Amino acid sequence: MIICFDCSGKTNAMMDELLARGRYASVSELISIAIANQVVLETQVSDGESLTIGERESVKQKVSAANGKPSSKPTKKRRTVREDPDGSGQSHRRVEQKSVLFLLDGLDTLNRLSGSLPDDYWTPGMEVPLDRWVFGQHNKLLPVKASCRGLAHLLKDDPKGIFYDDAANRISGDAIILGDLLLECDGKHKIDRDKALSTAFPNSIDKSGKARSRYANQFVASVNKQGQVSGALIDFKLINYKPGKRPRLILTESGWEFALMRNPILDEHCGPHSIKFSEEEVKFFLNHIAANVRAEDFAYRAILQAIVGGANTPDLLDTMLRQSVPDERTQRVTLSFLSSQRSGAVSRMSDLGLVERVREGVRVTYLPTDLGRDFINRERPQE
DNA sequence: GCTACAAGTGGTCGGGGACC
DNA sequence: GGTCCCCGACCACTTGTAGC
Repeated sequence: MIICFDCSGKTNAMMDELLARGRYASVSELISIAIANQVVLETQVSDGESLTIGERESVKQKVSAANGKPSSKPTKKRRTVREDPDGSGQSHRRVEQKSVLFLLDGLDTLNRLSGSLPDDYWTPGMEVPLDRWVFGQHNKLLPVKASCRGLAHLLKDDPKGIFYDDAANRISGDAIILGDLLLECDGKHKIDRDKALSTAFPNSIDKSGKARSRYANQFVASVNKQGQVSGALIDFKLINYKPGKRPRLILTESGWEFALMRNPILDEHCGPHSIKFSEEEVKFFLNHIAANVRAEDFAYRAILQAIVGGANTPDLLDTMLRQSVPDERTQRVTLSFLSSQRSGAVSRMSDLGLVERVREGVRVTYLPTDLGRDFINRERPQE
């Protein structure tokens, strides 16, 4: 639909300024968003609610939210508008309509400080027991990418490190907004659950805050009483931390590199054939794993070799992996824990295109891809 | 519509530490 | 020493899908 309207020179200059920032694809998109925002404002006022631009939660509320507990004075839930401004059916809206924290735009690529890689207990060639693999619940890599991006943005304000609870709260809060967008995309394009983009992201449907808490703890960071930081980002050595009562998180050089790579979902459009990672991202991540994350490198190799050897179903793979658990550790590895570890590792490998899940009826078969075969054939890194 | 299966994720419980 | 609370480990429920 084409709409003509009178526009003052001042308004025209403001629109030009906004378009020059690169966050809107066209005047049409900019106006559509402005109208949607006006609807939100007017609805807020008609509901008798106050609206404060730039309102921030108190530190106490942030910590409570990050822990998944209701704060004593809950804040009003942020309202979002689900629209398809151009009516094309294609999701042309980009992530910035929901959150700028996950965008490449606006990141300072030059003035950045990097943390050193976290220490690795395992040396090249060592067998890593299944219970010491990356935790199975860290089962998706798009949230890992999003959190790296989020941290990169937060580090603009404090390059020496972000308090872990501030980072967990800010990133998990915006992850809800991103989760809504991805959920909508999955639904609109009927993306099946094996390839769903929204898996592991919290969304605004969940009122309990538990999904957000899980995201904060697993895909940003959590800290135990000893002050040790855990979570997928540190497991993958994409972040390190400065110890203290409130450890500060900082991206490692690998974390920065990963955060600054363009991503098909976060930086482009979400469509029916969207892929989670670019070739460049996959290549970088696999090289990083092979060189720096020995537990994950070992897990990928163990699973791929088992699949190539014929253990290509969940049951067969579980049986084979169980045989590899040393006797003294079998009590630690229950069947459900084993399947959780296997399922998580396979999901991560699927995200990277190392394996494919093929469904025949209700049965699943795992197939190694060419990339997967290349991975097991590549030389193990040596120190 | 019922059943089976796989994967994802929220819930639960035990252990350990903090506090009184 | 007792109680409470938090955290980590892992259990089991929920969801989605397909066959019959």
